[in-house]
Amino acid sequence: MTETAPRPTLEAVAARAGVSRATASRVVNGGDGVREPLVERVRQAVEELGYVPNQAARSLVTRRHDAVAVVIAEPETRVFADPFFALQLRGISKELTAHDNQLVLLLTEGRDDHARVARYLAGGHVDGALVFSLHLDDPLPGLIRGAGIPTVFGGRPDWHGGPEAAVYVDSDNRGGARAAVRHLAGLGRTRIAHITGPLDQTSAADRLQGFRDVRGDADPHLVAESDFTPGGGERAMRELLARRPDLDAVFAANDLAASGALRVLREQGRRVPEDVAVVGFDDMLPVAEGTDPPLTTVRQDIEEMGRIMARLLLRRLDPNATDDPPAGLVLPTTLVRRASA
Amino acid sequence: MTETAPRPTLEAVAARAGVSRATASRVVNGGDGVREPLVERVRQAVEELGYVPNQAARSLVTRRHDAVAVVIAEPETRVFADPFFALQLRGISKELTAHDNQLVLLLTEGRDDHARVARYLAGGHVDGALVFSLHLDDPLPGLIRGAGIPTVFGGRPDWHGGPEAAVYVDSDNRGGARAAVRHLAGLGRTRIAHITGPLDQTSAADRLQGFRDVRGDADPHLVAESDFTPGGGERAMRELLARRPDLDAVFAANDLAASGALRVLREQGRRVPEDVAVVGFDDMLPVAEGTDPPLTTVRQDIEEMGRIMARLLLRRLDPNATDDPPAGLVLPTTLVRRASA
DNA sequence: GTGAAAGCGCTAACAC
DNA sequence: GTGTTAGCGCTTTCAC
Repeated sequence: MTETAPRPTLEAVAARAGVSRATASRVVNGGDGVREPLVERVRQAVEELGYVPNQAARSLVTRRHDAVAVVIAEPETRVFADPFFALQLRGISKELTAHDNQLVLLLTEGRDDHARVARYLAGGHVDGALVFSLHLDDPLPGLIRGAGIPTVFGGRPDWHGGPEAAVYVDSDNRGGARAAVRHLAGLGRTRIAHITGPLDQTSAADRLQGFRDVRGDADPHLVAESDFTPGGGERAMRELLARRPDLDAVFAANDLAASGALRVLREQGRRVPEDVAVVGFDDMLPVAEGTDPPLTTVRQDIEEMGRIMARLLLRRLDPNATDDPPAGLVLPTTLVRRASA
Repeated sequence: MTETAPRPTLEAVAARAGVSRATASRVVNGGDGVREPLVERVRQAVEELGYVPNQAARSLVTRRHDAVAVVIAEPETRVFADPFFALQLRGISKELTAHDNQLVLLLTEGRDDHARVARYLAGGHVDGALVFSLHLDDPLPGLIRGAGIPTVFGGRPDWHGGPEAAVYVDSDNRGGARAAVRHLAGLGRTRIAHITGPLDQTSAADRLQGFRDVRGDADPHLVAESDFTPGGGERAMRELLARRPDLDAVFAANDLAASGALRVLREQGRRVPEDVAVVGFDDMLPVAEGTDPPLTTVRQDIEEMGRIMARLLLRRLDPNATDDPPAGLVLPTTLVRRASA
């Protein structure tokens, strides 16, 4: 193993600068209330010694960690099928880094991990948590609330327990879906079908709700349940075509499913958008741009969502924050027009 | 803010169990050399109090953190274009979790972040690092070695500095490429083209090398440089078709580029695989399965690669590891046959 | 086998 | 302003 060169302590810095440990500490932590010449001397000592504060020692007394956990539940599902997750993390990371916080990643793989995560969060290793819980009946959110640690959820969690205030950030799935369907209707389409996502996820449920907001009177045969995958999109499309050969538009709950639908439409000789107009959701590049024809879709800014989650958490963590942060935040979506509708 | 309920300390546990702090500590850390009845009493006290060790206090004395940093350089590039990254992380996470280590994620966004990461790693916050450095001239690997912290690289790093032993895990890019090209040749194809990835990444460079191993004598016009994206694959394909309209096979450096190539071939009325056979690389689902026709491709087990990286690092970190861990590990790839070749 | 005691490196009162 | 001092909660010799 690497020879552990004994790292310099604050003591050493203080000695070299000819000041007390307390003064050295003050300088290291911003230097307020220390006279300029001393500040300079300490800075120099830090420089020369290559001093880096021992975070463990610091945390021990401050009880802060400047670290935030990011909990991603059940990554075997959609999270890994698309860059969603990566973009989200990137936004989070940027924001945390800007505020000198570390990102501790906790991936869970089913129930066994729940206890582990709960213990970790309750264990006071991090100051707060960012949690992605995608499923309606996920016990994780409840466990985490039990851990009593400031938390912001990604995506609207489903509270069986009633309307307790959960802080979360979500895309306007419902509104986006409405915009998609209205766009299709505006094109003069009258037999608009919907390929849903897995309905145990709030995002998919909300998109279906948005579809119903506009087409509440639609023939139930125009809705096919699916799973956010290309294969699932294919199956759903075949099903819809069998049930309603006269359909003239499809709103798929995400781009991946839309790409599957597109393939089936082409295979069955339907022209897109002439015979059947198609709209997706996510604007997940490169899928949306890569389909044939390129996909009209509902765009959500995933990276921004991550950034906002982090910002929200950091604000709740800040002891001298003045204003009450919002409890829930729903980010707008926008319709991106390409060739498919 | 959450009301910080004062967490029980070891002291409290010891008191409740009627033992000394030292004994309580022994039990909490495995309980070797403590008599059974005492062990039991301490365990019970821990249970009743809901005691969780304070990691900061522990690190302060042990100088271990049970935490590993994962550094991903420049995620704006390909890393975010595909689930590569997510799968890798999943493998790493599983392995670290199994050994009670935390995963601290460090995403870097260009040179500015390098110093930050180097400082962090040198700062003794983590026991080791897993580093993904994709670019040939990336200064990060050098900086990290300077930090003097045990490190395992993901993907073969490029050492300007000569053959110092860098520990890394990589896929057999070169061998995989050879297999792909040989497969094409075995199909009787004689005018095999190659769409490269960005050649400043070792993976892309190695795949090109593999292509050349088999077709060293190929017309240079049969190689088009590209960038691992569908759009790039399209451009490269057009270029190749313009230069060598008689080509009868294409080996694309990844599945995304292959999907772009496929689109252009279809658009230009070439049948796949009859007129032009196509092979990709990665076996990145759902891309590879989702193309039309589904892609024959070279599979690499990304998640396993992550897991092995973590395992290797953990072994280097283990003070009572007996055997010398290997310095470099190249994981095999396998050809997956689908319809495109 | 168990306990007493000495710190790990740092911050935050509190004096001066 | 600056220094002195008392811990933060834990592990680990070292006696017993």
